Amino acid sequence: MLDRKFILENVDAVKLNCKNRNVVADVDRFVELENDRRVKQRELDSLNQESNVIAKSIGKCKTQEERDAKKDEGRVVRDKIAALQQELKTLETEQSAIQRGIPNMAHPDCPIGDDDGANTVVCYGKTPLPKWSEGFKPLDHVELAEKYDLIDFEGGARVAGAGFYFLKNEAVLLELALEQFAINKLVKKGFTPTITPDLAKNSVLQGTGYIPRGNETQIYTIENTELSLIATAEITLGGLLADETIDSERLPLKFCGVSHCFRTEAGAAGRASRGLYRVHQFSKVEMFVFCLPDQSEAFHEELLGIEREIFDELEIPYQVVDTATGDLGGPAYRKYDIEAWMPGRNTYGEVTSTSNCTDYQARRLNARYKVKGEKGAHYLHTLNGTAVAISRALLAVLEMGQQEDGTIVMPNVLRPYLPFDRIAR
RNA sequence: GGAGAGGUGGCAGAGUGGUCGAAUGCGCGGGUUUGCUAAACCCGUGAGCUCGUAAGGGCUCCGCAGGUUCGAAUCCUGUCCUCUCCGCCA
Repeated sequence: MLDRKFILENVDAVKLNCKNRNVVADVDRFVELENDRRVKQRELDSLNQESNVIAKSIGKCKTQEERDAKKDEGRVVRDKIAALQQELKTLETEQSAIQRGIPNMAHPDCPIGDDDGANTVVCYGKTPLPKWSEGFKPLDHVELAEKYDLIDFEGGARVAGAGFYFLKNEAVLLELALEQFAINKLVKKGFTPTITPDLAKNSVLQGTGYIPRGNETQIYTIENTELSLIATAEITLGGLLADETIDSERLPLKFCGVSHCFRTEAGAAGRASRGLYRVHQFSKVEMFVFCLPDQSEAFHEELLGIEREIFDELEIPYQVVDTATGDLGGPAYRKYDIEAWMPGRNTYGEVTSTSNCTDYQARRLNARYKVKGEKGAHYLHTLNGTAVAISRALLAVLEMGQQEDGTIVMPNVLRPYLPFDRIAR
């Protein structure tokens, strides 16, 4: 969320940003409530002071009568305090609901537009689009998977419903290889590898900007608990420093996390969802960075650079997209997606996403840093990025690797992790 | 799952319901002394909000949320977490 004071001092900019991002938020009402809150808070402070003075004076009273008189006085003040507190609470509830709905400010260079149609392509990957001979019709990954018995969608549906699947045979080894490839690379780049919980407390979900309940929620919640299945390890990794204040000398902290990701995909039926493209569960290696404010833009470029390196090395053609304001999502200040070429869909499809959330996420998580010798603590900046989302990467690797003889060649970089270099029968 | 114990400042660790935002030690910052370093000594050292040009003042925070009271770190209830023992188990 944004800082209350910042909103108050930048009303017009915040409103314009909401408009650009296609978000409806009653900023005026927020300002009204904030002004009211400040007045009431000051009143409350002075009432508390009054009550403290009375309470302290009782200890020094000489006579019982004096004492009783003071007690009555104190009781009156306490009643006033209780009433005022109630008012404040009501006010703050409404206010923070509005505040949470106000999205992060956007980077000045973000393309402005209502939806993904306004996204701009920034650059392309090293690998050229596939050139198959005239007349060769590439199979999509569902057909390839069937041909080589790599994915059992029917079995997944029988066991867990539509949107679930069993990986089988080479696909299993391919998932593990992709994970190892990504993790090894990230460790070399200074990321601390983790395997995170696949569940998190709802408070952590909210801190990272995910909403566990509601109509449009993407989140599976666990009945009778305060836990949800995570949609990404961004949630667990972000939660790692919730309510912590860390020494600036320890920064930056770069983590990568392997986790399963669960998404209900409510309302996504009918959209491009064949096969592995849109599923309820997949594995992912996620990058997450906590850093100082003046470092976050550079780290954002670094995360994008790593993602590009991974997909270049996987020999998958892609384009990089700078996400338009209307398509950013709440916490992001700027977001780049890599869209890989997917021959089966004959178009690009999103395979990674990296966001600079500046202090927006950290404020809600209460994740701060302190500079030695300086007074006060400040909010960290947080960034996240997909290293490899296995389902979609697998899809791209299978479709892009297919040869005209029907076999599927594995990218060179995965060979150290695979006991085969092509899928053939 | 059952039975106990405990959660206090960066850490360790005190704390009769009022004089406690909190002793003490360590750590950290500054200073004195000293060829240098160390030691010793002295001073300072949590966060957020708020009033003030400033000096300085006020409020809140002792896991979290409530309650009792004129007054709660201290009493009560709930909750979360940690530790020990038992059971169960990959």
